[in-house]
Amino acid sequence: MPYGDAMNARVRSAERRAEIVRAALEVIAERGYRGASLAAVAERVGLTQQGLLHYFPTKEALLVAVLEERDQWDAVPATQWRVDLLAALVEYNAMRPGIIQTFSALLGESVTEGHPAREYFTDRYRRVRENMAGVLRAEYGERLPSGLTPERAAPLLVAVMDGLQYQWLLDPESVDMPGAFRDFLALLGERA
Amino acid sequence: MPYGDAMNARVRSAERRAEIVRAALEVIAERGYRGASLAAVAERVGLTQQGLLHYFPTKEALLVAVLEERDQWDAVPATQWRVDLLAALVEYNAMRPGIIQTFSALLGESVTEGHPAREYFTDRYRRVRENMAGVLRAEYGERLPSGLTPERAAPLLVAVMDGLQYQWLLDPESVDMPGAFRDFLALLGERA
DNA sequence: ATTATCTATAGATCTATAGATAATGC
DNA sequence: ATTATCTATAGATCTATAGATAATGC
Repeated sequence: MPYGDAMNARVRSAERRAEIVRAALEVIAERGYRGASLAAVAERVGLTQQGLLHYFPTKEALLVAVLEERDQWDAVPATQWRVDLLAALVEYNAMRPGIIQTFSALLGESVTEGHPAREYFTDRYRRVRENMAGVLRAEYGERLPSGLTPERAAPLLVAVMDGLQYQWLLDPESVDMPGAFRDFLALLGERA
Repeated sequence: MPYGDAMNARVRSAERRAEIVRAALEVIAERGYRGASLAAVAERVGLTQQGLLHYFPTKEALLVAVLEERDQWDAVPATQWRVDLLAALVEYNAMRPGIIQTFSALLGESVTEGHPAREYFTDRYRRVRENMAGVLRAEYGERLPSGLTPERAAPLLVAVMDGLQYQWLLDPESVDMPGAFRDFLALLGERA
């Protein structure tokens, strides 16, 4: 009994699903969603492609699970974010190129027509901009030192994070992602 | 004679190729490179898939032509760029969502392993960062008002342009791309 | 001769369905 | 009974090659 008595079928099934989602994250990082085959994901967890479909009935269902996984990492309540934690987050991200690559690839694909992650990203970015505006408001009030409102600074903050990720993924030697991000935060904090 | 006397075979062939590249740009915008089929591109120019392969012997050759096309737009010599022209460029981009979508989709895909555009984008971004550092140096000298060197501000400038494009493509109603970019330029120009 | 285009097709995938078999858990 | 997994396979693609035919240009 490889799993021990305490682990019932429900838990084991959930673990299997989690294992599949992890494999999907990897394969998507390597090939994107369109390029990721169910067979490649299945192989990574020692299943046939058809065996995988027992857990996720369609490829899109697997993508949905991947996106839900992403949402769980943001589980820190938006109100608890602070500007200095953002710098730490970017530093942390720089140690996890795989995950960053997965979602950078998905974001890129998502702008194409009818992509199954398009709505997810549209909603997510809207939410993230709002959260970032909240973070900036908590730090600076209604005006940043530069004179920008939190609502106008938020899309810039998000853009810098994403844009730096692409540059860094393509050329990690040339791009100091955390350093550049700290530069940007300093810029936001400086008075006009 | 639908082309007139003056147009010889060489020119006609070059026009056909240009037509195919334009169609490829469109299809890539809609489905990404991996999702773009030669048949879909061919159909758009009234050819069979095999007819298209007469002009571009492989799918990758067509992608190379697409990327070369991109390079031609940057034909403005780097030394002639100025910061205020960047704002105008972003404004212009906001009127051409198709092209922006093509290259945002390609950039996203390019971070995946062995993608045929990966090297292109790595090289391109390195070059663009250098050019942008030059533009900033021409404008501000060795230090921007904030105290940043041109080399450290350049990746931020590039990141903002790219990152705003994704947000804007996903949700053009919510994101004022040119306005946000001008905000960023103002930030760069402000003293610490 | 060369160029442009087509039909036919090989060979590789890919997702998803159908249905069998083995293992697990009330 | 239900869950996990497999084999078999349908049906759609997709890229690329082979080779024919028609049109164009020295």
